[in-house]
Amino acid sequence: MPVSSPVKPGERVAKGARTRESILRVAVNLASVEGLEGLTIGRMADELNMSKSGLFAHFGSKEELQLATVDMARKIFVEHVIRPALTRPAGMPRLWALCENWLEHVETRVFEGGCFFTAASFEFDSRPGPVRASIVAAMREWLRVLSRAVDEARKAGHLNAVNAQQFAFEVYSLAIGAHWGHQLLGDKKALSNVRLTILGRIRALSTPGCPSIKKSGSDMKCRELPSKANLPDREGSSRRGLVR
Amino acid sequence: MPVSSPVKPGERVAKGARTRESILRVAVNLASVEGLEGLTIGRMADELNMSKSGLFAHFGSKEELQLATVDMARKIFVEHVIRPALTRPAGMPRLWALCENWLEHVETRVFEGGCFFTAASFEFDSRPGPVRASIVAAMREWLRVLSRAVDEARKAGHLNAVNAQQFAFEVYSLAIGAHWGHQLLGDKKALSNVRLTILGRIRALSTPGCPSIKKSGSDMKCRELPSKANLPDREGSSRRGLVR
DNA sequence: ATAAAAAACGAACGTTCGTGCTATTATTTT
DNA sequence: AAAATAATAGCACGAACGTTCGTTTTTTAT
Repeated sequence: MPVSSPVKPGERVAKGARTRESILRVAVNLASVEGLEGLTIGRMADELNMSKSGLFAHFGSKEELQLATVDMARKIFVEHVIRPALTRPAGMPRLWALCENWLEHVETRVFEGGCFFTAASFEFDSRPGPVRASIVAAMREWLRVLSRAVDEARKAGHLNAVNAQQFAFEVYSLAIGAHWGHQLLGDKKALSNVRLTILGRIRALSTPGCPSIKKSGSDMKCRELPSKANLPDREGSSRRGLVR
Repeated sequence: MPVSSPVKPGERVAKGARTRESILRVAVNLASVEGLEGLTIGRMADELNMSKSGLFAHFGSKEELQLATVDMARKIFVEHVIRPALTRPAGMPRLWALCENWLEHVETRVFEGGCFFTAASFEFDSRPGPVRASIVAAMREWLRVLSRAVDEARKAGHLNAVNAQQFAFEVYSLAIGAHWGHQLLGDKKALSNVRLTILGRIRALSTPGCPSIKKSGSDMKCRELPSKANLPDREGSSRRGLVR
C-alpha cells in the first residue's frame, strides 16, 4: 500500500505524479540532513513503505532522483522565501522580506536539516556533474533575486549608491554564517543576532527617506510604502529561473 | 594496546606512524572534496597502493579514521592559518593576518577541495556523533582565536569598542561567503572582493591610532607595530585547544 | 644474527548500494 | 465492463561498503 499525496479538490492529477511528489518531499528532507549523496534508494523506500524498484522506476537513475530533488527543493524555497517577499512593494520592504524569510525558513525548519541549498552548495562545491550545475543555477538565481531587490531599493531611493551585487553577496554571507552558528554550533541566538547585523548593514546605507524597519512584537516588519499595491508584480519582462 | 608515546625531536619515527600520517594526508584531501562520509577505505587503499585491511588496521573503524582525519586537518589548519598569524604582534596586525591566511589557504588549495572545516561543518551540521563533536570543538576554538584577536586589537587601541565575539562571527561569515562564491560559483574575484569587504568592516571600526593596512604590490600587509617582537607569544596562561 | 613485534596482505564475510528484469497489480481510457 | 496503460512489487545481479581473520612480510630490539 504505497503512499501518495492527497489529491487536491478539482485538480485531476495522475497517481504517478502524486507518488512522485511525496517521494520528492521525503527526498528533500532526507537530503537536507544526510546530503544529496547520502540519499539512498533503499532508505527512502523503507521510509515510504514501498519497494526499492517501485520507487526507482520513477526516476531511472540516482542522478535523476538527485536532480528532481534539487528541483523540488527549489520549488519549496521559492514558495517559502521568494514568493511571499514578492508580494511586498519593491524597495526596502521587499529586500528586508527576503532576508527575513530566509532566516525564518531556517528557524522554522522548512527543510529538516536547515537550508537545503546551503547544505547542497557545500556538498557539491568540489564535484563536477549535472547535479552541481543545477545547484549552481539555483544559487545564481537566488543571488540575482537578492541583488535585484537591492537595486530596486536603490532606485526607490531607499538605499544610497551601492554595488548591488556586492551588497547582496555580503548579506547572504551573513545569512550563511547564521546558518552555521545555528545549525552546527547550536547557537540559539545566531539567527536573531545576524538579523540585527544585517539590519545594521542595511541601515548604514539607507537614506533618510527610507521606510523604517521597526520592531512589532517579537517580529520585525518593514512598513510598506503607500504607493504600490500588495501583489506580486509581474512587471514587464519575462521572469525565468527560480520563480516559475 | 596503548598508543606509542610521542618521540623526542630528532628521534626516529616508527614506520607505522609514518604510514599513518601519509594515509591521513590523503584522507584530509579526499574528505575536503568528497566529504568525510565519502571517505571510503577502498578508494584510499587504491590511491595509496596498499591493501584495504592494511590501511584499516591503523584505525580499527571508519569512525576512528574520520576522527583522525579531522585531527590531522586541524593540525594543517593551525600550521597554515593560525600559527603564522601568531608570529605577528597582537592587535590589528594579527587580526588581519588571521583573515588573510584563511582566505589564502582557500586560494592556494592547502586542502584540495577548499577549506576542510567549511565542508565538514556543513556536512555534519545535522548529524549527531563524535565526529560532529570534534568538528564543533575545532570550530569553537577557531572562533575563540578570532575573537581573541579582535579583543586584543581593541585592547591595543586599534579598534573602537566592539562586541568581539560578534565581530569575529561577522568576519568569519564573510569568509565562508567568499568560500561559497569561489568554490561553488567559480567566482575568481570572490576571495579578493571579500578581502576588501572585511578590510572595509575593520576600517570602519578602527581608531586613528591603528597601524595602517595598506597595499604593497598585489598583496596587502599590515604594518607591524614596533613594540613587540616577531615571535609567537606564549604569553602567560596555558594554550589549550587548536594550537597544541 | 636472531627472535619478538609490528605492519601489511589476501581472502572472505554479511550488507547495502544502484540498477536491471519480469510479473502483477491499480488506474485510466474506451 | 473490458481493454489499454501505468504503477508497483519481487527477485537477482555485480560492485562496493566496512570489517574480521589468519598468514606473510618487514621492521625493530636483542
